[in-house]
Amino acid sequence: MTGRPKQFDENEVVRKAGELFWSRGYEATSTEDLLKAMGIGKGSFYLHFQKGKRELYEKTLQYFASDSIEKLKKQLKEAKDKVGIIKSRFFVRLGDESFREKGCYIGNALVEMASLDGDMQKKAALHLKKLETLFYEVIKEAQEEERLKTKEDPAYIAKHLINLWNGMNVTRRMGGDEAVLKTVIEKNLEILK
Amino acid sequence: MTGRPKQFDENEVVRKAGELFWSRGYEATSTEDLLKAMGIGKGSFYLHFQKGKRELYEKTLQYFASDSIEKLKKQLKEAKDKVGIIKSRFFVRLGDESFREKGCYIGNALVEMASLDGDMQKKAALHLKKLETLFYEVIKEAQEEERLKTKEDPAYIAKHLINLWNGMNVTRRMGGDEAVLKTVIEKNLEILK
DNA sequence: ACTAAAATGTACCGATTGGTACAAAATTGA
DNA sequence: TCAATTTTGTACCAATCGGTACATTTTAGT
Repeated sequence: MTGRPKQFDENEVVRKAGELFWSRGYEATSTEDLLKAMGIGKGSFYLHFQKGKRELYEKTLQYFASDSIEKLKKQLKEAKDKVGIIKSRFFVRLGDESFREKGCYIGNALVEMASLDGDMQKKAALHLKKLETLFYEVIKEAQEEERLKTKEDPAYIAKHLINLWNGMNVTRRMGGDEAVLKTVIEKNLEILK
Repeated sequence: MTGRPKQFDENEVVRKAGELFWSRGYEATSTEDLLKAMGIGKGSFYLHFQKGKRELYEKTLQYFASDSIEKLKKQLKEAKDKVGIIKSRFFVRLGDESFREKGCYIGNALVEMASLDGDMQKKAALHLKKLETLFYEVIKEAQEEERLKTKEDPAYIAKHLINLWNGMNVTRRMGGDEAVLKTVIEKNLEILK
């Protein structure tokens, strides 16, 4: 029951693989490039990820989505102005140049998997849906505590925000002046008043 | 200067190839599948598209984008309520089930080419930019003719619309009830008042 | 009928794809 | 020390990738 010890940390290699998938997409990332990025050989890879590339991709989705959601939840738990936290996420993303070409990992998956793998797409959709639900809960609570004046249906506001998120991550890739896009984000976030 | 006559129409095969690219993306569409869809052989293909798959893809982008823009321009030229025409495009798209998984061809290209081919991405971005410019012109004219009351910068409104378009085409793929998304579109279009 | 020109169908190419087989290496408990 | 167990590195695989070479077919002009 013992045997040779594993020479890598699974979370770590999943993270490294995810970074590569994120910048190249699923189809365009070869298994060999992934192995190089992860720093492990084929033997180890197919032993620990028996369904290969597909399984690895699924785990990167899970990893990135959960990581992102949990960080946000933690921020929200500690914060007084929860709505402000949500708003700031848009600006943080917009302010980080490294996401301009990469967009949203889950959004990218949602688009690419639409044709490649319906099951995987559903999983990506579920991850985004979790974010939407989180938006919903924060908005609803803020309305009940009367820190949000708007009487709009929180389900609608949450969908508006997810749609804004998805749009922003595509529109950025059109390049050009981002000042106007920033204005668009600001005004779209005025729904949270 | 004569020789055997071509047995296919270039626009037609480009259209057919585009349909396949649209539903599968660039990387995931093999040249053989394209040939099958176009109904021509390798000989003909590499004679008329000497740069192969890449050239074909570029032509599909050009074809679909120009086709779409020109149809819109024609509609606008004939219409009294030009702003209404633009609004209706969102609802037509949203109402067509066949676009739910496919999204926007140019938007898809913008996302996929971000990592694969910077030049191609720029071309896709340019096509979307043309649409944005068209929005801009219609809005500006409507403001000058006082058929739009809003005093917002038309450049900002146009960007808002493109962003809404991009968002909608991703968000739809999350599945679930589209009624809320429709509300989102409606309310986002209220900027055109 | 013959020739030049253009289009077509097909055999073939090396490179790369994701994945398997398996021997060698490294560990722990007996 | 040695057997059992697990991980690792490497040789190898068929299938597919996008693309080329080239002989054959079909046309128009002479």
